[in-house]
Amino acid sequence: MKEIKNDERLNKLNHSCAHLLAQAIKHLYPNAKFWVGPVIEEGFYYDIDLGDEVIKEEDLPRIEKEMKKISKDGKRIVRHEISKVEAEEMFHDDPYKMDLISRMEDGTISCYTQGDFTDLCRGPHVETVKELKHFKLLKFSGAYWKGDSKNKMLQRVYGICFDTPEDLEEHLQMLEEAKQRDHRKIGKDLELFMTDDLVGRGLPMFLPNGYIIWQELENYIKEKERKLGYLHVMTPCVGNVELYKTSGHWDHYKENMFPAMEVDGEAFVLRPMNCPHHMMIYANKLHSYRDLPIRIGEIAHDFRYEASGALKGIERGRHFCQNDAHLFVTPEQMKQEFKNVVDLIFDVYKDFGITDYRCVLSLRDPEDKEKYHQDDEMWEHAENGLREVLKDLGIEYTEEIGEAAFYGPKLDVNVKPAVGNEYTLSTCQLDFCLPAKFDLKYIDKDGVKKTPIVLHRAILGSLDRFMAYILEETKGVLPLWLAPVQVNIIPVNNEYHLEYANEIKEILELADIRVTLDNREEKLSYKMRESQTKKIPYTLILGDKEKEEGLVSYRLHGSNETTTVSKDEFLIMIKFLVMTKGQMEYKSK
RNA sequence: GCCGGAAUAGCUCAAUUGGUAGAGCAACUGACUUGUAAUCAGUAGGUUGUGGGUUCAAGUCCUAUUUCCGGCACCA
Repeated sequence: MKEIKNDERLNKLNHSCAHLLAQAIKHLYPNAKFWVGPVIEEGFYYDIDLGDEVIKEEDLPRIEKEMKKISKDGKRIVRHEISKVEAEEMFHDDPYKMDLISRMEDGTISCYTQGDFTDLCRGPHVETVKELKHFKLLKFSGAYWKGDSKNKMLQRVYGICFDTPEDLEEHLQMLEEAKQRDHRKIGKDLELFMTDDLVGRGLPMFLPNGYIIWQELENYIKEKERKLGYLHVMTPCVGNVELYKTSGHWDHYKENMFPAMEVDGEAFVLRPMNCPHHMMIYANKLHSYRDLPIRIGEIAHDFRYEASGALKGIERGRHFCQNDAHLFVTPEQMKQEFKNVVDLIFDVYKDFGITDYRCVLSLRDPEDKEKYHQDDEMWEHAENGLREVLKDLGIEYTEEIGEAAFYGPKLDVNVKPAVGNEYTLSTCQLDFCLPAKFDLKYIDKDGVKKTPIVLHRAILGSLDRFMAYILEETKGVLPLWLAPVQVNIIPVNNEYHLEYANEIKEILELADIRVTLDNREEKLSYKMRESQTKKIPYTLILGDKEKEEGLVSYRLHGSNETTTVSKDEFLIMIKFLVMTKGQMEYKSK
């Protein structure tokens, strides 16, 4: 994919194209007022106030046509520098521009004019609108002014611009391909999960194939964690509201929780997370500093009443399963434990071949008194502590204000899905707040009761979301160890080869390989096609040759070559490849 | 939740200005007995998401509602 935002030329081109869009819209909607039109990773957009009018699907071609017309006309794009007073005069009847100008310093204000259209803009732009030839308007939607849902909704039009028709075509094709990678499509095609209106919105159900993948992920991460000293627990999905009032989650998130159920004078909620449960498990007995760190892990079912517009397949549902853990540590252990978590994250990413991610140090917004636990000293301490750890680890990250949890700062590892916005896959959060709220203690060396620090962390994030990501990354062609069906056997002729096929199937089943036998009365090529479209890693063809000499012929998914080996060698090979998760190359003797 | 769009057979999609709901795949039945991505023939499959309305007549128009999709906002 071309870097649009970071490429000087493409950036200029797309930003200029945003102005072209605005000019065309001004021609078609004379009352239009404009907010901002920035360049983004995916091209550009412009936010527009059309009064009571809205952009409709059929309007995009009209706007595009007008843009082409203006482009053909070929006016120069001219920069003027003006004073703040001049700017205020020029845009006095445009509340949006006045809002922008009010926050600008005198002497830094510039405008760009092309033909009959002038826009307040920092620039830079291309020389003439003639250069804006190969563009496409991609989508449109409502967007809140200044990104705040309390504000008016403006109209947003997205587009993209390139220097050549080939680049544009390539980009459009890539967008089309991305749609094919959407985990919702793959999930349907491969029968991994489903939803049903009668069950409820945002409540996906995993089908047999999908649940195999899910279980493999669960086993995989638990095994990793066990080796690192994690202790796994199981806690209930329903909890007393008081639990969440104590933790503070009730105050911050009750709008996003399923409403409380009143029973016998007590109120319960479906739990949205597991921190309080794990806190109570810690509090179950008195701890010595010698016991720490204590690492409590759980593959935990959680429920959140997500906004209807936020639901997206298994990437974001109202029920999901967190790969959650809480690490109870002393101040001295904090850094090392944090590093261990980061190491685990990248170790896991290596196993899955995840390389395209972004680390974010999520900090509080000190101005936001509502969202964050109020304790300046605590925040200072926690945020600086995290910075230090990240510096020691030498990982690259960007700091983002206002992204912290209400109880503390965190390191988020974000990825981009095939379709849609970036999201957090893994997280490690530093918490000085909840342990105090639950009055957690350990007895230190000096005999004094002290409060531990808690690290909240999720490696696979939620198993559901992680699965969505892996499906999109692999286009549904899962690595052998995750594939719901690992080997599919096709006998050349049922009459002569079915018995041998069954023998091979039994051998593989005994070795815990997930194997199917396609004994339908269909043509070999028909069954081969299906084996390939289902993305089964190994398809075995068993006929006379194989039966007589105890061989198997296999074809790897995506390959059109067949390899013939002895059945013993195949068994050893496939077992080796499953156990090493494809991390090691198999060499035959 | 907000703005816009969509909903037709299990799946993917047709159906002219309102005028007999159709195809391919899948399923089922039969024939074919096949060495690496679709053998042939037949059968069955629908209150066109749901509820109201307009009309001689509604998949098509209006209305409400549900779900899904594209964004926005949200994401402990």
